[in-house]
Amino acid sequence: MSYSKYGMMKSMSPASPHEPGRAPEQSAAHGAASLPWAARVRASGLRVTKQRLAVLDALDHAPHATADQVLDRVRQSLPDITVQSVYTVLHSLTDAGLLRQLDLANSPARYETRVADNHHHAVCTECGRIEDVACAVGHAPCLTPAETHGMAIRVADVVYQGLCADCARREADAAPGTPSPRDAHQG
Amino acid sequence: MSYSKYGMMKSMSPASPHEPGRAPEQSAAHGAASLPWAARVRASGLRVTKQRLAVLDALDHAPHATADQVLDRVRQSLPDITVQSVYTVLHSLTDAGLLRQLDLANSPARYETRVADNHHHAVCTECGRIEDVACAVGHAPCLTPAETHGMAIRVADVVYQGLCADCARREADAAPGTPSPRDAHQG
DNA sequence: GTCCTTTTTATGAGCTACTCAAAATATGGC
DNA sequence: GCCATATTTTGAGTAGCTCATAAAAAGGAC
Repeated sequence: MSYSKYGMMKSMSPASPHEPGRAPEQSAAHGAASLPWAARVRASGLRVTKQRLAVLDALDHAPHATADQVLDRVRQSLPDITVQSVYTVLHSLTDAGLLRQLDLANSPARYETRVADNHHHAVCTECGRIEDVACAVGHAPCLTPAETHGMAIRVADVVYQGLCADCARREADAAPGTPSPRDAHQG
Repeated sequence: MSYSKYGMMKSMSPASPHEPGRAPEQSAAHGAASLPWAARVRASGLRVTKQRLAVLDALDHAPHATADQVLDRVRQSLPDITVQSVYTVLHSLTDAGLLRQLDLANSPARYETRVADNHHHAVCTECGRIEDVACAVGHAPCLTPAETHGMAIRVADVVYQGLCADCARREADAAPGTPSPRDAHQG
């Protein structure tokens, strides 16, 4: 099957729920700096480096960014960081459960700092815009598949596809008379 | 955003439900050969070529195959077909709605001929094994996200991740005392 | 069947996203 | 500050896919 050594690492981290973004303070473990991220990195058993903090900060400000986009942003504070370092940092932080990797069709991998809640994503098929969406309506069993072929399901990753409000409006303007596609919904 | 010209084309084809595999006979449009696929290709407005039929046949026999795996199988009957031709064929058939493209994490694109039902997939995080699973229990609204940010959702692509029966057994043998991971389930 | 137009495939080159190995450097416990 | 180890950098390489153009087939008209 030739899966890479990094395996499939999407959203497997069972962290406890809390607010995203600014990290939840590890009860001031050893009076760390005013940066919450430093404490969380440390608490994950990783060393705190400026590269890691910069990547985390970049993704805090631009969720769903690709490695390339992260690189651009990080270079504003660390002009000499290399592409490879960004990849390494993204991997180590993802393995540590501080980042979540997002794999969408026809797009390089994306990353986000919101790892605690198992939220899903809605992608506009027209413009590629990505929005976070909360878990599906109802309760967890909602996503229990009917027949699992003996597999013990751990996580359900859901990607909704549709038209964002902007694109829907644009499309409606382009083809008047055609009703807005807010109808069919195969689940 | 730099999405490729082929866009995100997963499971957008709203065909009517019927049995997968051997195609559903276009009511013998013009007494076509005994190959159902030829008729379906034709009905989609595409020309019937041996390359296309070979790719469809290959995917009938090996669902979820990658372009590479399709190439291997197709070469058994068409030894001179090129990689690029396989890519072209896969794209044209996907655009026509005769194939569905599957994008899983850390894996090249995969394809399947089962396009009519909007089924989902379960992937074993250990061995990469892929199984088809029917739509989630219950009814369509089951997958309606709570808050869509104004997006008109068309399709929900779900990838379940877990351990297949074989890997679960192997893991249980390796670490006795540790209970099987058939528990947590974040939806 | 033959001719002709259009679609499809083959050829060949090129690119993006990512990986790997080894050397240089920084972190953090002492 | 020192040292062991983790991390980043350097440099090279690969898989998977795309693009442009030329050659070849499909299929409708005759």
